[in-house]
Amino acid sequence: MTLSEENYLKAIYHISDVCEGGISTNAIAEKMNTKASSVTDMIKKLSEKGLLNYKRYKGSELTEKGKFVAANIIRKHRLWEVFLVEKLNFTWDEVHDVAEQLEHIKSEKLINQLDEFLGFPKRDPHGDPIPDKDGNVSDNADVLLVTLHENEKGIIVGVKDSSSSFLKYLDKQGIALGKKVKVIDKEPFDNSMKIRIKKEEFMISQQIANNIYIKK
Amino acid sequence: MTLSEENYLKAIYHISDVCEGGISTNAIAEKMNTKASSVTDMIKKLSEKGLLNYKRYKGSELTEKGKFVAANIIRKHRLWEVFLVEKLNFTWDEVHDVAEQLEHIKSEKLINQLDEFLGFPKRDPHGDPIPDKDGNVSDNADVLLVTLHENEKGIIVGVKDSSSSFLKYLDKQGIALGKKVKVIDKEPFDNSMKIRIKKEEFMISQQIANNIYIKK
DNA sequence: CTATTTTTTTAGACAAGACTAAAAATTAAA
DNA sequence: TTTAATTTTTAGTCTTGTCTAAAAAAATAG
Repeated sequence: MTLSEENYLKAIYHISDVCEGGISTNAIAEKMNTKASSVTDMIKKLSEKGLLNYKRYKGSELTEKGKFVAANIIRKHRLWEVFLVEKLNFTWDEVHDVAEQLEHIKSEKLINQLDEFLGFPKRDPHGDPIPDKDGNVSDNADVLLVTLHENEKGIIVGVKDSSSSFLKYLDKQGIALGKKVKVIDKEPFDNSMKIRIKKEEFMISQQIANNIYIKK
Repeated sequence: MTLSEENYLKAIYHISDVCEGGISTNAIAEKMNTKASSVTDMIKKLSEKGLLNYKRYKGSELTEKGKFVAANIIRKHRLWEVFLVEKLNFTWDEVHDVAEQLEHIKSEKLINQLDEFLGFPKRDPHGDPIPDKDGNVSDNADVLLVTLHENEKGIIVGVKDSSSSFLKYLDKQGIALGKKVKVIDKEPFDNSMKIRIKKEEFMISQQIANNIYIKK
């Protein structure tokens, strides 16, 4: 498993989370920041290794084996993120690039010991679930904040966009994982909403609400 | 700095610890487990980057910049080894391969926070000194056990050979870092010696004594 | 149902690192 | 100091992963 192969698997896995059916070559190229022709080559390789199924012009789909490998990389990524935040005082908007490197370290023992050392965490600092050893992801069916109606309440458990700028915005507004949130008012016209967190009320745009996961 | 470049720098740095003057292309090839022709190519590249000086047929020598970079990689390697042993329950003969991967992770903050998290350790689990941020290695001028005379005492602070088989031998004999050792008897003929560790006396060959560092 | 646009694939090139085989420079030996 | 042995370098290939340009297939429009 080369670095590049792992990154492709991860990308395809993540796109599959959002899209149905075969993943288009172009979609992969965009995610990977590369050209479609490069993707074609890699797809051929991964396909030969039995990690994904693809038919010319029909898109790619991970096999069970491919999903397992991808979930394992994501498991490593997220465990390292927990480590960086909990043990090394990183902020949640700083961890991504480093975790992107650490996720490729190869050692079963390392990752399982790390898991134990961290107390078998269930979610990473962005609230995303951490797959277990077997590649299973606990799916608590969280919803986006934007889908809540007036007077509904929930707990913030994750973010969809984990770009540094977004995370910084959240910090500034006092929006953080674990906080209870209640929708006070919702503007049907632009889907902006007034929310309350810890007795403080303020407006957020649909864009923001669309990137925050809530556990009801 | 590619993975390969870093590994070459590290190898040359380590050879320089033992050998004087310019390091021969062949010596590097042997250490790197590769062919002399490959080394020639890489030397050219590192030389152009100002990381080492070399003259055709005269061998290579790291520049100050090259030494700094190499020491930093070794710093990372050894800090990760401490982490693996102290926090993740690895034994000292298991850490090398994983540390070999971790040493290439790029993040200033990561390594400095790790250093702090571990309490600024001075030596790795094999007793080798950990370079500081500036690439300086504290040289406590430790000696090899083989150089001690009858009735001399010291503390075991390191090993020269850190192969798994050697480390396992040491564990079995109860020889470990930090243990006090006294030379009871020395056989001039073959340099084997009888030593005492914790009231227990036993013989070790010159080969063994030649691979254990002692702080007097 | 043809024509155009979009998507995907092929073909051919390139850079990094490695290898083999052979040439050249250096060192050692006679 | 001329020959022999060793070390180092050059020349040419290979693989991985990338790219551009162009061809081919599929989707969409009129």
